[in-house]
Amino acid sequence: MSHRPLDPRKELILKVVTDDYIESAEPVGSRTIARKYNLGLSPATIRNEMADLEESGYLKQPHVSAGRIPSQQGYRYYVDVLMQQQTLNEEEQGLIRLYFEDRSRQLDTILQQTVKILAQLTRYPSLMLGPTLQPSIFKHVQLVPLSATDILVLIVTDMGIVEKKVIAIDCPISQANLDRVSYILNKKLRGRPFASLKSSVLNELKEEIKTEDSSFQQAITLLLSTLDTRERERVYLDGIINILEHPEFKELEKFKLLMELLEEEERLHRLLASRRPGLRISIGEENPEEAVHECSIITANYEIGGRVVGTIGVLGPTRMDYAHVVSVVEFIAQSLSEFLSKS
Amino acid sequence: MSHRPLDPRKELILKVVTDDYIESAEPVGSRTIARKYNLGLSPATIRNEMADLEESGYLKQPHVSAGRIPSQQGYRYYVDVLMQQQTLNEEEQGLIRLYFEDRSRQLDTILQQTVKILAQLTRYPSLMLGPTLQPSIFKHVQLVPLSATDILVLIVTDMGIVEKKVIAIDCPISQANLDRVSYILNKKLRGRPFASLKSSVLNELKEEIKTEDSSFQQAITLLLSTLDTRERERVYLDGIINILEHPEFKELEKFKLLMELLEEEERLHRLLASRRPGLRISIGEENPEEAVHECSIITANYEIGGRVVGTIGVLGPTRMDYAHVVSVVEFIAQSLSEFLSKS
DNA sequence: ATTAGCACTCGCCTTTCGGGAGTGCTAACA
DNA sequence: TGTTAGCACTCCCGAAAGGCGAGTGCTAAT
Repeated sequence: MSHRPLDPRKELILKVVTDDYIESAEPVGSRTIARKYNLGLSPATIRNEMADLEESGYLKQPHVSAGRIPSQQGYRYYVDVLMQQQTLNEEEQGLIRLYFEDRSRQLDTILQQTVKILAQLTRYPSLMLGPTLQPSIFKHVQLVPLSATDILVLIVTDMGIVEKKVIAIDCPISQANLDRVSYILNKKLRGRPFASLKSSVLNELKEEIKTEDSSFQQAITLLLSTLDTRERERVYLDGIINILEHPEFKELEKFKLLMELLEEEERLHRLLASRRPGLRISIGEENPEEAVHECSIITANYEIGGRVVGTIGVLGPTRMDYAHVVSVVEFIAQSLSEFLSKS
Repeated sequence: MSHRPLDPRKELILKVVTDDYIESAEPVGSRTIARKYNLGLSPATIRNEMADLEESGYLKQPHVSAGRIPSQQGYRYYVDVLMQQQTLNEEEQGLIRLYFEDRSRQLDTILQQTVKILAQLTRYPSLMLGPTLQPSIFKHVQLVPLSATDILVLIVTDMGIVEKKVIAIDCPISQANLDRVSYILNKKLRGRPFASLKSSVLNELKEEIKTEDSSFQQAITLLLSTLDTRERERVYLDGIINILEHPEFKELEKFKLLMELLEEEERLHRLLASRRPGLRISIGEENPEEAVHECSIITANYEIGGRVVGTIGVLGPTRMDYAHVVSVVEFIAQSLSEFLSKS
């Protein structure tokens, strides 16, 4: 990600072209630049520089007699070097603060609404990967018999996340035994981080119950086997319509391709889960997923008590308002982390 | 919904026009009809009949020199009188049966996948209103302390639906007291249908705890107050992209209007919740929601053990393949009901 | 009552064409 | 040597024009 630096004037022009194109969605020509951003340069000079920038791969032309637009490499340089850090204005900050001030305490709802507010502020589709169990602390397990053959297993984490799972058993287990299983599991597991469950603790447990009767053993073994097979985290999504505001998606086909992705939670999950931690900007074909080869994705992580638990971000055309989106995503990730950590 | 009957030949023509338009999405003219469906009538005769049908409001013309298309009233007559009952072909039935054969036992997943399969078979966006609590049976309540001030309340129904709610309390309640509250509530409520909870039982409970100490009373009162304030049922949705296959949504504006609706769970909930029970077909402006004034909606209910608990259906342009969709929706609602009831 | 014939309408597709924005090149200039 | 004015050229885009075709309503004949 290191760039050989461009000479300052070229940088300036690349920046101006990118800024203007991001705002106007129209290829930008030398004349426009000279007039609009009086840089003390004539259109001809600018043309020369642009020709150079095109040759070295930072700009491109949709067709020969049009202005220039940034190439993927151009955006990359812009994002890494040229883009001006931006801070949210009062209004935006206020909105977010207000939102996190007090809210329904349902984790689910909070997450859904957070994505919604992100979409609102950025005007791009926004997504979030729900919190992983891994860094959470085991709080409670409860077994509820639903019928003769089905038992509902509830697992509660310190964050109030509830995992549920129905398991089928061959022969009925008495209520008393169920209670004892619950009791033992709780005693053993409460307060432990989930990450530590797989290995040692579970083996210990298995040892301990060697002396118990077989129906009891069956119950607990079954349970243990479900503890670590967890469904994938939920993906939250909002603001899809925003994408339609942008001319790059006027052709239905382009939009359809994206929509197909957005409707498949599994693909979204894969996309988000593959992101490296920290604030990430991936542009166009840098993305692994083909459907977003003409899009950029900006994500950040959110944490609970200092432990990274999830990812939140925004999806838009490569011609995206990077500076603004970065500031919003960062601020929201930050706010969400604080909110989740203080409870 | 009663119609003054049309004379048989007019009916025939209305039916043919509607069938053809549903299939082709093009206004259908007299020539086409005469040629394609040899009814033993000349184009001229058909023209006369169509003119009559237009005058009485069953057909309309997009513009003067185009063929005819059904009006809303025309569709209504078609649906109520002319449409031929259809049964699913083997392949479709097989697919559905296979799907309900065995599946992850997670209720959530089942419902989500059911909508998905409905969308796949109909090629329209499909939606479902998640099961109501009302007709379910109370199975278990569990209180889990998350922190000094927050308690997680879990309520489990006989269907394995888990309602969760975090409630904040002013002063800590001892674990022992929490357990006692759980115990009392479970003893009192287990086996009761939710519908009966609001009134008498809760009052009884309040009476019973008059003698307890105040922290205990506080806990239980708080709890009772949350029991009947339930969040709205979840809305499941799949297959939005399907809508783009249809020419009536080529103009982005039309699509956007719909998309806005589909992204707002609350509006969807309202839309689905307002449906009267049974198999319902509502056409165009018969729908209360403005965004679907050029759409039709077909819904049916699904049940658990004979109790209606939810709604499942399909949304499409008024030019919708009613006969096919009706058969699919009915069959899936039926299958889902059986599936949910047998466990 | 039905139908053949005919004149007429009108959306839609294709083609044409001019304007405008932008370019690269060349030559002059500081 | 870098900058700039001038100019010829390219090519997209939108408007206008025109022809085709599908369909209609009406009239007159069967």
